[in-house]
Amino acid sequence: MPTIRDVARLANVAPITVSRVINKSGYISDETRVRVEQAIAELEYVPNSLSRSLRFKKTDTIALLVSDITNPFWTAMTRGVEDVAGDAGFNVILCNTDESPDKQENYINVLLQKQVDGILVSPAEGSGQELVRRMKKREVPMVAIDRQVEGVHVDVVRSDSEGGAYRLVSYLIEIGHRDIAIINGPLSISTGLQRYEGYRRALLEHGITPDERLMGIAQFRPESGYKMMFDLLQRRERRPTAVFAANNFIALGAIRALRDMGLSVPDDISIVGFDELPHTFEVPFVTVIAQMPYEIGAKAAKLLADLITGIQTPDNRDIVVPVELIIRRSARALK
Amino acid sequence: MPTIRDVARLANVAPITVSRVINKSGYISDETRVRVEQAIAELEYVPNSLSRSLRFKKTDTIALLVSDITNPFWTAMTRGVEDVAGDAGFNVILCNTDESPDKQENYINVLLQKQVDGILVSPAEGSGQELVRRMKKREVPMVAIDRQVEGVHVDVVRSDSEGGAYRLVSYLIEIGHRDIAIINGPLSISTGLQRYEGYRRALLEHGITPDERLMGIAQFRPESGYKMMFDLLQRRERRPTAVFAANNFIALGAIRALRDMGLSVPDDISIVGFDELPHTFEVPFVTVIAQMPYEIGAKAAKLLADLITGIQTPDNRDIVVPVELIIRRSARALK
DNA sequence: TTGTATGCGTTATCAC
DNA sequence: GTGATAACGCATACAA
Repeated sequence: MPTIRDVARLANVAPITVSRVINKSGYISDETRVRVEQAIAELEYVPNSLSRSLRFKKTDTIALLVSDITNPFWTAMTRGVEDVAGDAGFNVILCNTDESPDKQENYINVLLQKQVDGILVSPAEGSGQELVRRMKKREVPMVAIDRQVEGVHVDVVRSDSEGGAYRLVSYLIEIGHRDIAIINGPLSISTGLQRYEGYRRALLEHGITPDERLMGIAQFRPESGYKMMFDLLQRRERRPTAVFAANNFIALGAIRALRDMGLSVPDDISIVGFDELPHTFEVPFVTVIAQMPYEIGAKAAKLLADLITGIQTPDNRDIVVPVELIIRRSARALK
Repeated sequence: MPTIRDVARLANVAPITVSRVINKSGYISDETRVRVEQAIAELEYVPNSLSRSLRFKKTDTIALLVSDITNPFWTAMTRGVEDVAGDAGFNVILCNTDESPDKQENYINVLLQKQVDGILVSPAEGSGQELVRRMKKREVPMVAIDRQVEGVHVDVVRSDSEGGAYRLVSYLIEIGHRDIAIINGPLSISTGLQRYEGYRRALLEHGITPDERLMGIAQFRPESGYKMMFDLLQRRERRPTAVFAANNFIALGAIRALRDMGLSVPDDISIVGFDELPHTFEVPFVTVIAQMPYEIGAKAAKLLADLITGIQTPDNRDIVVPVELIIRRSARALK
């Protein structure tokens, strides 16, 4: 690995002169510049960004921590982040937390050691507050993504979970359903809580009493969706006529469960979901609240970049990206 | 951001003493250690890995460059890499090249500047040779993943594309097909070329003459699969009875095209694919060669780690991870 | 227009 | 046991 000194030696100049050529700073005679450029080319010299970063106390790198990179919601969001961050001159380090606060903690430590300039994070279950406090104390710019953090001051970019859930469940009620179940992720994750709240509000406003027997809580995973749906339909009493799946993976698992039980959607049961399902070759048929993950990622990255460069100052922003109700065939009107 | 000196000041010792406490190197009196540890805790001191890396000339970081993170094949592989690399003490920087040599080039430059200890890469279309030469010249350990690189000496971990394609096409022939099309990615990517070769060998060994009209070449993307399938069936003459899709995304697009054209699989046409399809809630029904992406990632990461630590030396290894033929319902016997 | 001295945060080497 | 010094690669401030 040649260093700036090797280049300098070869070009018969001082290292600083090479630096000036590279960064186009200060005056350089054409003749010297050419000599230096040749030396750079000959040695295939690449500047060491570690030393640069050490000197400038910035790495031009941000981190993105998400809970599950196999979920298309997050991959789309990641694209949004990458595109915008890249344009703003930042590299992105992508980290998978698997919804585990421990894994998240490990990554955060590594990232702090690596001196990342800022952090975009969808806090793992229950870990948000402590995380925000820690980053604040260290003055590391941070933007929460997709998930709000209760009781602390932090910028967040997200979808309207409460409103989306409310619309979805209201729609079910309008087409005649009254026994509506929710199968959800943890309430310790803001999206889980808010989707529950929207569900509840829709019921109450239409004079329906929420029933605990119609509520499942597990993880935002296909296996969880499968199990919750299965359990719901095993019971005799209070079987739902419609089910609200609180994210795409839960909906996926739930639909598989219905298929395995030989039930047809929407003839035997209606189902709606929050977030677009990954569709492969079936015609999209699930009524959903569609989110805009790419835009969420893009906006969050832009905000973080602005916080880092000082264009904006940290605040308690709550940037809500629109959602859209897409009515398809998975929920049918009850006579 | 407190530094080791802040800690030293607070604990009334020299910076080097703090370093010794952190790294458990050299002798430290219990009393001093406790004082230092308290100071570290109080300041929430986190060592700066940039300066460490600068000194040690290593970053304990590797990069993984893949062509499309939205493809489940790559996400699974990524998991394998992360798990093994993590256990070996390396962080992973994940980069998306979108099959673009330019994007790849940019990433490589950034990564070299960041002084990554090694690179795992699935070279973007046509870029392999130059990439290998460059890394070799700089002595950056590298392992090619999923794709071979023609004409240069480099370690690679991959699936048996030729053999897998051969088995798949032989199977089609055995159940009575003779008009078998291939819809493929670029032949400048080794997997594209080798799957073509396997296809061709199977035909020839069974006395069937390959026919150019039955070969589509585009990208490894759903849109390409859609278009190639559409084009194949538009023609009058030499319509295939079976189609071999050279990767999961091509198969996906192809099946969508068939659906849109109102054709039924396998009644109207048979289709088989290389690599498991992402299945959401349909019952898996496509006959495929299943790969083991997690294992590919894991093996590649292990090898790279060994190259970096010097346990192994760079060679021309060709590590082939097994594939499996999974027969389902998407191909039917011809009378 | 070019060069010298210095420091970013850390640790190996050698003293004390 | 502990500390002073120097060095990793680069670029700013200041000289020449």
